[in-house]
Amino acid sequence: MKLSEAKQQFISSWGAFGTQWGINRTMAQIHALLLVSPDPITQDDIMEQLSISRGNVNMNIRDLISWSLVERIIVSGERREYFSAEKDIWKVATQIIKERKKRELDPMLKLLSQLENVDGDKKDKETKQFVDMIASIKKLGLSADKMLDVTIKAEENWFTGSILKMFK
Amino acid sequence: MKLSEAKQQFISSWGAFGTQWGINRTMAQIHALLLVSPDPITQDDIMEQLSISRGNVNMNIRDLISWSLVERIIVSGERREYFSAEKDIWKVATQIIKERKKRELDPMLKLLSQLENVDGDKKDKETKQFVDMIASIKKLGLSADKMLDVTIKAEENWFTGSILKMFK
DNA sequence: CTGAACTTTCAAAATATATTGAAAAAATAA
DNA sequence: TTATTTTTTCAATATATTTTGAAAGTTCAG
Repeated sequence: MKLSEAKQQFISSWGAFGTQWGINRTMAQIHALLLVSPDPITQDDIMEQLSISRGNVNMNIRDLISWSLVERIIVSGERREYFSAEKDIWKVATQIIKERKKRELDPMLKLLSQLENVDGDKKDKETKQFVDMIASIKKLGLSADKMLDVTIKAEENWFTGSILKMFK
Repeated sequence: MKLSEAKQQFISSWGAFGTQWGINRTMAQIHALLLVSPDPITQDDIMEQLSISRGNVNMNIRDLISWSLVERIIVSGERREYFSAEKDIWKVATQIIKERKKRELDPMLKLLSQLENVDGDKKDKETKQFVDMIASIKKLGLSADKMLDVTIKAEENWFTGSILKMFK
């Protein structure tokens, strides 16, 4: 397979993939393009390679930056901005986990804690089922939270790092 | 907080939550409703409680069944079908992990393996970056795959079960 | 069989999400 | 300063996804 063809397929599949995970297709494609670009590239490069508008590139790049997956590069003597993606894929995964945890898991746990305080008799079947279900979802959420923390810290910590190696 | 109010909020938040994860809002809401319903309920119950059409309920229930999260219950002497969700939340999580792994991670790994065979000189910077990136994403994917397998099997296996307890 | 009760399908409509592109804003050069 | 280049914004438009509801299909009691 030729490089250009493979690159194209990687970008397009990565976009389709992102969609399934609630990530904007274009954002995923821009990220894919930056991941396989050895050097920083400009908005115009992205517009051209993905055939999308300037505004679209701009908004999605901003989003990627807010996820700390992409950074702006200033080349001295150059007026235009360049962009570059974090290339260490483990760092990328860690960063995504961190962000999703913060943006989604944490608010969910907060909600569940509120819902635990429902009035009423636990003898009532409906009430009992609700209270028990909220409690077990919360428990699962807390476990996931801790497990993800361990994953994030795995590189920094010898012991958990060694444990995680068993999974490899 | 009153039960009805709490239930309503749980269902609506669960739906919003699902959306962020690429899950149809209504499907998530139906699942939430079934999770907090102690007894099996009918299509009409769901239509009424969530104010949605019959067709919508039918399609999303089918989907939930295909994920093995919900089952059809035949009540003898009753003509209508009842539905009930798996209530063991650990099993629910396991099932979702299994399915997403099968539907998403496996195809992605397959794609990456294909893309590894790109022609061209590894001395070329573009080619090298592409090949290296595909290889490291694949490696990450394989690790995630194994880690998820361990998570799925954790209940069945004393040793890994004990290890996972450390994360709780 | 027949017809009532219930389920499924799917084209059309509604809704939600993403994209464009041109105008405004910002940055820098001259 | 003013002109020029580049970035950002956002209303309008386009696209994708979800939902409806009525018709077709199925099941089963009588």
